[in-house]
Amino acid sequence: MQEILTIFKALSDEIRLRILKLLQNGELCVCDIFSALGMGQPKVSFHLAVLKEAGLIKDRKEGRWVHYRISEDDFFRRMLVLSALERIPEADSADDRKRLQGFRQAKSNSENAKNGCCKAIEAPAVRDSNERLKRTGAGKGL
Amino acid sequence: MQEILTIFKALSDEIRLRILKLLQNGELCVCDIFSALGMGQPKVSFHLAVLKEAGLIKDRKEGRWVHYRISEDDFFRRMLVLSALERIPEADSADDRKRLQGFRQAKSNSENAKNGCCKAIEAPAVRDSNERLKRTGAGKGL
DNA sequence: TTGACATATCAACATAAGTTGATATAATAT
DNA sequence: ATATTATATCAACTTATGTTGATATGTCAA
Repeated sequence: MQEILTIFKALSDEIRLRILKLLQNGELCVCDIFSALGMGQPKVSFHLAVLKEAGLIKDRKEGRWVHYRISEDDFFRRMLVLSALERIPEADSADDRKRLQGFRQAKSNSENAKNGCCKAIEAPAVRDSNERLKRTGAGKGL
Repeated sequence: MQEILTIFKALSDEIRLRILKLLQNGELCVCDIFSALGMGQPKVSFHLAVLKEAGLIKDRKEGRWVHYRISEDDFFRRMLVLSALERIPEADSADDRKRLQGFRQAKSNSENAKNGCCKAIEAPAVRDSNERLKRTGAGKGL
């Protein structure tokens, strides 16, 4: 029963749901995430560790950066995450997305500069994993 | 987002999952539940309150007894609960079921006696809500 | 009524989870 | 090598959650 408990506990936190929401549009590097959330890096790393421990996200190291994405290898977890995120009101994640955009903007403006961490070119691999669902209109409400 | 958080938090506790597991076979009165769990009554009432607050269970008062059952009026919650319970290893709930049986036995033996709370006749309304699924074999694994 | 009982609630306590500033680790750039 | 950068980890602290024994509430039975 420990496994299912770990999963639900990981999903029982606002910050972690906001992180998952951000990751819905594709992988992000840690700096993107804590900038988007407007929080300290250790705090965000803690929550990323919880999500990873529960098997909800995976990481990919690339040089000194670490990119996180929603794990795709377990159907149940994916189902849970998707259905949970769907229930998060727009308003609760709007600011995060706005800050993310701003951060990305700043990164690409100031080429390899002060406030960028990972190169702006890397991150915008914003491959929208829900593309098909959006097109067909399927998946609107469980 | 508060709603989904409340739901996940309610599901993030071993005792509460064990309670839901017990309720899978139909409603139970509080005395059945804390006897089955082998725990104190206030403790169990606390957890029942959390589950109720999250909309996962409902209560039905009948005289001085209160019977709880898994709520059926929200599809998402039901889905969550069912898929979670399915993932709980047999071993984790076996003892609870055994104790429940013992308690029931004792109740019906000692007609309206010392260790019975609600009459034994009331409780065994063990209408198995998963009857059809079991018959057809559907629902084995998500 | 009064007493017994089932359940809920409470306040004090115990435990678990999240936060923070500091530091470790590991990769890159100089 | 040394400095810089990105992330992780840690220890001390704060906050949230769960537990316990005592008590309140409400119902039934005598």
